[in-house]
Amino acid sequence: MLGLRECRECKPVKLSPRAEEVGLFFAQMLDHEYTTKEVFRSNFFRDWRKEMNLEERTLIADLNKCDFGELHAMHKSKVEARKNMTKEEKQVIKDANQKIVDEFGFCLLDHHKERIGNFKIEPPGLFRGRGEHPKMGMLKKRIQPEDVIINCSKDSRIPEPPAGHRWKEVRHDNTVTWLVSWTENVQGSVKYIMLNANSKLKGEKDWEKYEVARQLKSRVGQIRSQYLEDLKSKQMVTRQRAVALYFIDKLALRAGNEKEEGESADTVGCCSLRVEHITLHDTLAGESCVVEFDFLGKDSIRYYNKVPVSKRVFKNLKLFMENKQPGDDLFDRLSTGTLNKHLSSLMPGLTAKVFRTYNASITLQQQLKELSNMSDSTAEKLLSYNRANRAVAILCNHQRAPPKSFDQSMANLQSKIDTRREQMAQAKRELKQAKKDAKESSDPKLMTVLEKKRKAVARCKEQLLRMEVQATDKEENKQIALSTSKLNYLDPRISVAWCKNLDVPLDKVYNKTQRDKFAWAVHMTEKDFEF
DNA sequence: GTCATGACTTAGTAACCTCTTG
DNA sequence: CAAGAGGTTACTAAGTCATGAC
Repeated sequence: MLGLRECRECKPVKLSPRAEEVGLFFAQMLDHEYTTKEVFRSNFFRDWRKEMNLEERTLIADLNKCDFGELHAMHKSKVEARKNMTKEEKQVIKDANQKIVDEFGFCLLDHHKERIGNFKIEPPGLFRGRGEHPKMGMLKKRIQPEDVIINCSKDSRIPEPPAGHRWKEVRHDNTVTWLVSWTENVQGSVKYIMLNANSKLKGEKDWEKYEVARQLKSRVGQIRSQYLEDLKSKQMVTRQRAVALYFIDKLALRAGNEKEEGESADTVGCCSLRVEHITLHDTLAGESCVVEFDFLGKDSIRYYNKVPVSKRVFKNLKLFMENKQPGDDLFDRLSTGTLNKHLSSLMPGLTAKVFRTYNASITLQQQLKELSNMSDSTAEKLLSYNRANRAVAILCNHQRAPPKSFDQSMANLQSKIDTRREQMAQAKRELKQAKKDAKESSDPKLMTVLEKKRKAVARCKEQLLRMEVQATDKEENKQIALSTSKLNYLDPRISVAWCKNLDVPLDKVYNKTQRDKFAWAVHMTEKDFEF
């Protein structure tokens, strides 16, 4: 029941099913800060009113007068009830879900049974883009069978639409990999159901991606000297292209396609950088020719970096910025299209994003070589691995929100370390005493006691080291997401070979899902693999 | 060339699950 | 055995890039 505030009282309103469903979406999100944002509220309210009947529309004219208290409470109690279910009740639900996965979660491709990545149609709800998205709060509508295109082979068992419905289309296109598609109403983009990352199809593509990046390894020297040469070109286009490439290569920036204004959050990549996104410093903190970057990239993640660049790049940037407004394009003669066309002429398959893959993987390989020692303990080796991984994540600007309980769990770990320190001091004292006792008497029992104490000290020491290493790792990782680079940029063969060479079990580096995804690499990689 | 569209990869977050610990 | 931490999975938004129409 929705409450509606009037002059004095708040009167309850029973909503029609359609209006209630959408109102409930809003009520469920009330704990989120974004439901207070004006853009979110007005988008939501506009779409909500579309779902109301005439009577409701007349009655409910102002979102600020709506009291979602009861609907919100209802939702909260549902969540609470779910949390408080018994083990058995939870198991029943889990079994039911598993049955759904078994029935709908797989398909047959070239006679292989393959897991589907996302086999469920996206449910309706309120759209929440990332960053300052102009469409936040809009209603994402329920998808009907009539919206859905099925793509399967001619001779396969075509899935039945739900009773009383029909599919939008059934097609047999083997040039694409998707099984189902539909058009989503908020952005008008096509959504797909595709295979899981552990499938043969995705694995082969992944392998190809890294092979292209490895080809770049042998050509990158030549390509670099060419774009450094191009910095001097008489052609403005060529110079802009050269500077953009310099950024893409050195800083691992994304290509930066044009975006339609007002359709999504204002974010940029290399080619779409604007004058306002960089500041030039002739000197800064003792270094000359420093470029200060400050812009929002993919997912509205901030990229902030101060980078010393070559004199020539610096001079070009000054030139590109001449007579321009802050909102003007830095590279006004350049587009991702022309940039990629140029790159593919230098090497087949070469595009801007290959540089990210290449630089990420080569950095991991170099860092691993530099940081890890055969004589280290496994914990120390893993710290080195994480540090190498982290160097890549920083290069690619992969960030995360610091975990909510970060400070608390850091403090907990620290106090555990302190306790262990005391234990070790105690153990050492006992060892000393045992040594003394053993010296003064020939009782063989004392020798076994001594041995025991010795082992206790060693155990303490090892545990302490492990915890200290863990603390360092955790602190350094506070705002950095390692998983994105691990999953998308680092040639898995580097990690597999490293594990083999340093005698580290692979499951310390890759969990089950990751081992499945990288099965191709696990099989083919020898100790001597070089990226 | 440019523009729209489609197909696919890359991305961060929230929900969920599991293991540890008091 | 409950609670909490930490790891894992699900989810879906937001990029990249090729293609084809104009």
